[in-house]
Amino acid sequence: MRTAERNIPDLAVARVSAVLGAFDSRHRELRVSEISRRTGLPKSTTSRLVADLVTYGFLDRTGTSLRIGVRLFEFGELASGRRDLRAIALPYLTDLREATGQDVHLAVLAGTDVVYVEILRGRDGPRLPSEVGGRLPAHACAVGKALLAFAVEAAVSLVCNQPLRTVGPRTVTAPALLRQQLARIRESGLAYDNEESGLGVASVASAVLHADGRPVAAVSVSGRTGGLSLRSVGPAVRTVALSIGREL
Amino acid sequence: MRTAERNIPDLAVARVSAVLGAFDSRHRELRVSEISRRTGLPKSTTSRLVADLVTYGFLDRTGTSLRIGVRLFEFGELASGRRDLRAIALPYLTDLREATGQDVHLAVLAGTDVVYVEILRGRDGPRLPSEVGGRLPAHACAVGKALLAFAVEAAVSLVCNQPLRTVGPRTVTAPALLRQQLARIRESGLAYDNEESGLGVASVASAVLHADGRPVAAVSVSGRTGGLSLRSVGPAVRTVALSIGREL
DNA sequence: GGGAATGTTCCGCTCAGCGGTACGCACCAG
DNA sequence: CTGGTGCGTACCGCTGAGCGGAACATTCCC
Repeated sequence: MRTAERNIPDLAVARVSAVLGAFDSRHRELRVSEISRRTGLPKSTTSRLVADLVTYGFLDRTGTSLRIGVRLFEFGELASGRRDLRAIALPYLTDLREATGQDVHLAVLAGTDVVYVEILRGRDGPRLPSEVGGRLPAHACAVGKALLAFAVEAAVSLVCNQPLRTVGPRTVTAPALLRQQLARIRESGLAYDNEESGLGVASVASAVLHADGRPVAAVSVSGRTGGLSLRSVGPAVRTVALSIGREL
Repeated sequence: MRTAERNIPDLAVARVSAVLGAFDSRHRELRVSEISRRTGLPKSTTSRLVADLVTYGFLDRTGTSLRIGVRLFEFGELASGRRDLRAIALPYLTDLREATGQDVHLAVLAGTDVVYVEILRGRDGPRLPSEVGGRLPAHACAVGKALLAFAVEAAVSLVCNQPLRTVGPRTVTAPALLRQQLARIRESGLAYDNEESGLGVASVASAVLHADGRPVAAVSVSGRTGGLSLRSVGPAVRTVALSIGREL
């Protein structure tokens, strides 16, 4: 063992992951020392690693500031089925936004989290804090529950076998209750979120299923509680999800 | 030296870069053997490395197929000033599309290439092969020349000191001619591309400059030769580039 | 069944790269 | 000016991560 104790394993990829992982939407620009502190890696190690990452375009450096590099943006555009998914989904999502006037989301599952792939803002301008590329625990939002409902058992137990973090005033934190909700979502095809992901936010979501039954993404409509009649937009969300799934 | 001869250095980041770099828009889905072949890395090494990358979410595996993972998409969304740039530029680009009816591009410089950050398709539907996240040699397109014109000398000589690849029927391949064009672009603020990037394609571009004079991106309008009066849309492109620059 | 592809596992050797330490530089306070 | 505190980089000796050839398990096709 090279170091006394650390949370990051002695594995090249792990270190790269740690350094890149130090960046998030609240920390888009970091210096070497900050990365070192955030990751727990020694400063000299960080300095060398960062230099390598800059050489290969994973990071961009401006003076002493570091940012995620364009190269990663390029890779990101190739990610999974994103391009095809986006291309197929966009027209439907646009219709949904027009029809409801609310924020429309397209998200995929990544481990125990949900990642937003596309967001169309409602007519009244941006207000919800969600952003493209952003994460949210799957158990705490409509899209997440819609995805989990049709995911393989392994994915569900991954979520349930960890503490269900509280995100909003009414986040479901009991695994049993969550599983019960998932069963109902499987039946109805619709997942609801009433202040589970945030104060005053409500959503309806539906999973986009591949021909083989696997969920590839989920669509949702979100708005302020009260300003949105979840029950009434539900069918529209479900229709859009089915249409996208059929086109895949 | 661990291996007899290879183009990839014995450097962890280099190997990661090589494996990820094996993916491109024509090869979004690869198997271990293909990656091994494309990179020149031994199969056993590739297998282990790929497994690590999957663990950390850089790659997604479906059966034996590998794709770029969602995690890289997330990082990509944090890339450089992309989000801010996009947010500021989008309204202007939309106006430009409305006004001209042609394809509108927003691109940044990455080494000797240009990477498209945003593309708005013209009214007549998609026809040009450019895509978001895609690359094109900087010397062979309007956005590229607009960026090079205001770039530091180091960036220009990087381009000029390599063979200028022919991309379209009229690609500029003589360094001296390129430099001459760059000088004129610096004066007029407008870069033209007349079948230099592809048969029947013409564009006008203008650089978006930061307050300190550095180019951060370039805007262009592209269309079929003949279907587009470059001279007439030039001022609009320039105006939009200036407006975006002022807002940064 | 044999051949050729795929993928993973094994294991011993070795150098990539780790990180403690030292250093140079830029601030700022006293 | 001096001492303190931050930054980022360079040095260098030790060592275990991880390299890769070989062997092996599958699968597919002829």
